[in-house]
Amino acid sequence: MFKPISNRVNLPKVEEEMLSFWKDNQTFKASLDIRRDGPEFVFYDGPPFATGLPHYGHLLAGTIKDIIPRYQTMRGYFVDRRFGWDCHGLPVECEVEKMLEISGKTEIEELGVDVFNEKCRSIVLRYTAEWEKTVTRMGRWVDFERDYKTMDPSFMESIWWVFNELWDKGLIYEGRKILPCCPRCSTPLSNFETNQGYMDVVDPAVTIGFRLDDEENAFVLAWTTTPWTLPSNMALAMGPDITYLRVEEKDVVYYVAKARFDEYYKDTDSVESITEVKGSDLIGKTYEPLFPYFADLKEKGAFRILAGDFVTTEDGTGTVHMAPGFGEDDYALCMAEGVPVVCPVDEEGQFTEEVSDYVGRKVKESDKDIIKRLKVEGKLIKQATIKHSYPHCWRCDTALIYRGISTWFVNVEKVKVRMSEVNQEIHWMPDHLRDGRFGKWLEGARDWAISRNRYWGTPLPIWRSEDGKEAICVGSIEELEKLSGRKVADLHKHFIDDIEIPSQEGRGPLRRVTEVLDCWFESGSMPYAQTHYPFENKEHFDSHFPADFIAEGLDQTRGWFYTLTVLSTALFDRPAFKNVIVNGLILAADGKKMSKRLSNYPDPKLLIDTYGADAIRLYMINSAVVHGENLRFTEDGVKQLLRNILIPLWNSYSFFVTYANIDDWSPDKLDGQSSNVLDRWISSSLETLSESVVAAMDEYNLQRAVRPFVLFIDDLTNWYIRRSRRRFWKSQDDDDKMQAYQTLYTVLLQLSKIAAPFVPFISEEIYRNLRTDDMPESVHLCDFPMPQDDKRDMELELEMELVMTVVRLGRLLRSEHNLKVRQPLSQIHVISRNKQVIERLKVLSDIVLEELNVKDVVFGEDELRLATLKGKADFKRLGPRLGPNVKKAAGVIAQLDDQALETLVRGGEISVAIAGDEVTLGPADVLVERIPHEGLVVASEGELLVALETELSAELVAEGLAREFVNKVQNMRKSSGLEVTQRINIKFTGDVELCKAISDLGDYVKLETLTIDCKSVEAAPQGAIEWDLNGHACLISVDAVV
RNA sequence: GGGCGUGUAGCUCAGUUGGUUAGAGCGCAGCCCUGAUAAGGCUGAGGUCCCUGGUUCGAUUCCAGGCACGCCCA
Repeated sequence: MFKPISNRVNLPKVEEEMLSFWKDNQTFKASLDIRRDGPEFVFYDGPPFATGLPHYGHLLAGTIKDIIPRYQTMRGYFVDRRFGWDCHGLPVECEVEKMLEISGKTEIEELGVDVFNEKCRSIVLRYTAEWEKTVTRMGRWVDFERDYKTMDPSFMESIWWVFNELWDKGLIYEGRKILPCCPRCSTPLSNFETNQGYMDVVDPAVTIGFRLDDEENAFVLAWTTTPWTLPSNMALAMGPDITYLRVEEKDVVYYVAKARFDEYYKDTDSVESITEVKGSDLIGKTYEPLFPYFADLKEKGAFRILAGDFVTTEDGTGTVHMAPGFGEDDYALCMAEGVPVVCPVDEEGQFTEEVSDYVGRKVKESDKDIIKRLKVEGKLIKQATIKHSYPHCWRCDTALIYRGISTWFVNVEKVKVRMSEVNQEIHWMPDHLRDGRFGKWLEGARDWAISRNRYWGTPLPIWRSEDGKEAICVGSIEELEKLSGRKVADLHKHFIDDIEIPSQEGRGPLRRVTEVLDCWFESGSMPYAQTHYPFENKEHFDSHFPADFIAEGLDQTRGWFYTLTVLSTALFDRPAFKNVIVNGLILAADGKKMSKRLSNYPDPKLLIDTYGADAIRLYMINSAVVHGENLRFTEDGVKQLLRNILIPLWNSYSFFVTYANIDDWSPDKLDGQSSNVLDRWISSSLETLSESVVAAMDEYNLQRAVRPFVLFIDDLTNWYIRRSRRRFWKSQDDDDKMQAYQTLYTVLLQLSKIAAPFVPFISEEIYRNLRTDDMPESVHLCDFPMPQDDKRDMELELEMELVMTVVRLGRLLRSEHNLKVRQPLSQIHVISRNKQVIERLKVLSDIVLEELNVKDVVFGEDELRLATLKGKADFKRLGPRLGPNVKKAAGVIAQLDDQALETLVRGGEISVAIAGDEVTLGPADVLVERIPHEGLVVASEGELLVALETELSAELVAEGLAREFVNKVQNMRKSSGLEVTQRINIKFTGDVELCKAISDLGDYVKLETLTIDCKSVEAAPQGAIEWDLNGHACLISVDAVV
């Protein structure tokens, strides 16, 4: 006896039951244990930040990260799955700043780095419980107990090892990076933060004349909105291809871009002559420094005109003032050209001693004085203001300044080529990412800035002397202890910043540089750090690197995929993963990004509780989002999927259980293979399903893996079960019935296994109810059903397809000619020239008879009786052979007469004249269509012709009535809530013809409706319902037999 | 501005190693079936396969150039 199943399915409730079952029985652990001795399939999990709650993107990635490991487990592999948490970094720090209502470097240091960091530590895991709940509810099996955290001392120590390896390979260097900084918070900001704070402001826009050295009283005009950077001017940049004008006035010469001339000369009275000059002719000239502060740098290459490809003539003068300490383009160009870089501004945005006249003053506030001074000195050409969008600190609204910050870099340029080569070994899904977005990103990779002037992160393990001439990179806790003579328990900043290392060269104590590492460096180190390599688990690591599989979103091309690749290439000259599934973005139903503010998407929890995790999983997986495309997530889509796949699947299961229980069927009655064609057909189809799924899964193509389920479920419910229903209903326990049970049982059981990785809940429910005691207690402990050739019968699958076609054509005819299926017809003609087609159909003709409700099927070959033939050229064959003449040939073929076509159809050859040439055409060169004769009830598809005999004999009419009658009684049984097995008595009224029909076919009526007594009465019985049976009025009442 | 991707029915999307007749689901209209029925089936209407050029006997498919949208970078 199987557990009885309601056909009113509540999937979320079923899922909750499965969750408790898994929890109570530790099924996940068991699924690992049974494979522990098997080969390993290595999975790396990318760590999320737990500062927010999981959203649809996480549910999707989590689902992909669940399906592949479940599948591989069933394929016999041991798949360890450790969850990871990204703990460090700015999001956490910002959160804490908000909580403590402080902001920026000064306030954090006033508070104490130790207090601040411990606060970070205390909140970073605060949502992990919610995460675990949601991830688990979605059906993902992942180990939360052995999770890794990027803030664990062991994790951080491995990061030091990674860093030290890079250091030893000479891949770490210190440089400068121009970053937006808030002078008030004295903190550099990330791109993300900067983007939040753009505001429209009015700034000064001044034009300055730079006096050229080699021409008397000649000035190049340059333009800036940040006058405070002028003392730090080191060069000018012009466009080599831009045309400039040499404008001669009375006793002075100005150079300005031709395109900007009008802006500067509203009237040209003062102009004496104008000459055009190419930018390239001006490049290389030197000029007089504006300010004396760095004048001595002229010898070192400063104060030159450089060629800059970023120079435009959209605004300004067509010449850009270069302050390499304060602009990214400026910095890059000056570095490349060997121009010295100065940055005379401190963290608080104040001038340093070098700029003696303004020392200690905030740069922005010095603008006015600088302008005034330039005016006095005659260097200011034009003073204006400009309204533009400029970034401000999102915390305190202070205008940001761009400023060079000392930064540590990984020299990615050095390993770039190998990274691209190593990338070739990775199997990407979708594959275009390999040489597309990711490949291109690698080709253009720049050195990676890995240090952050922040607090909550893994500190850079560099200790150096005050003069900067002696530096040590520390690679482990033990090394630090040895070098410093101090015990070290925690590697966070506030534990180690006061540790000093004595100099080997007598330079005084070495102190740690202040920065911490970019948290991307930490997640990229995850393959090593999660197992504390190389301090522990050395052998384990060797056999677990690289990963067989990872999966994340498209945004990780420049994130995790990239950092993993940089580090694994630099360290081991290998990729860090072999296969990767990259998912696209999940958009709201309106095609926009999901946004809390717009609330344009349904709450995930609500959706799970309404439709269940399986439906959401399958909905997402059955879309292009599993290969990097966007998905418009709609609740309706989830509903559809439920309707199209999961409910039919459940109905099949419920059907089986209901009848198996009625008949007391149990799996111990399993006995060999069935001889029934339907059974053999569905069993064969199941093998085909398994083959398609395995093929798609081995390519990591999840969408392709899901698609065949839709077809199979349709075959199962709308053909196999519908066709087989009577076999389950009939009262005697014959072999055929046993075989039906046995087949449906086996199919459902196997299907639950094939579906298990995708829809782990519903498949578990089905499996658990169907399994016998000698089977594993969970579907997820089973082996994946690999396709078995001996159970496949391709011939039979083809035959069934033909039958389906005939039935479809038959139904089309009935529909076109208004002949309802309940009305039996005498004959159907199935005509095909192709003997094999006829032979195949003969095998299954019973199905045709029943489906179409006809008494007899007549096969024949004489298609000309029903249709005319029409020839059509097979371009695919004739094109290559005939080339340009193919069109003429098509014309000739379309005109072929019946006789010629007959010859071809019989397999003969004909010869025709095409463009003066004799061409021989074989059967394969011409496609023959059958055009049914007008006025006949005939339909055609391919080589098949189907015709219906529509004349009704008295017997057929009577039978049609009886079937109408049965149908109405069945409806009444159902609507009055009678049990399926309940016996009844029928009373009815009707005309003579109707009574005779029911009486003549009484046995049939009684058998179909489980009726003991069916009699006609004179007057309408109590509670009778009136029906119209093919134009015969009728009152029927139904009573349960007690 | 550059890179990558996408553009197919009213909507959401398959597909096309180049072959004249391009599919599914939803929605719409009509019909049918039904003891797995909170279902299901069939039929119909609905398409310049983004545009323009090229290659080819033949292009929705390949190539080039545009346009639109998305993501990433600058």
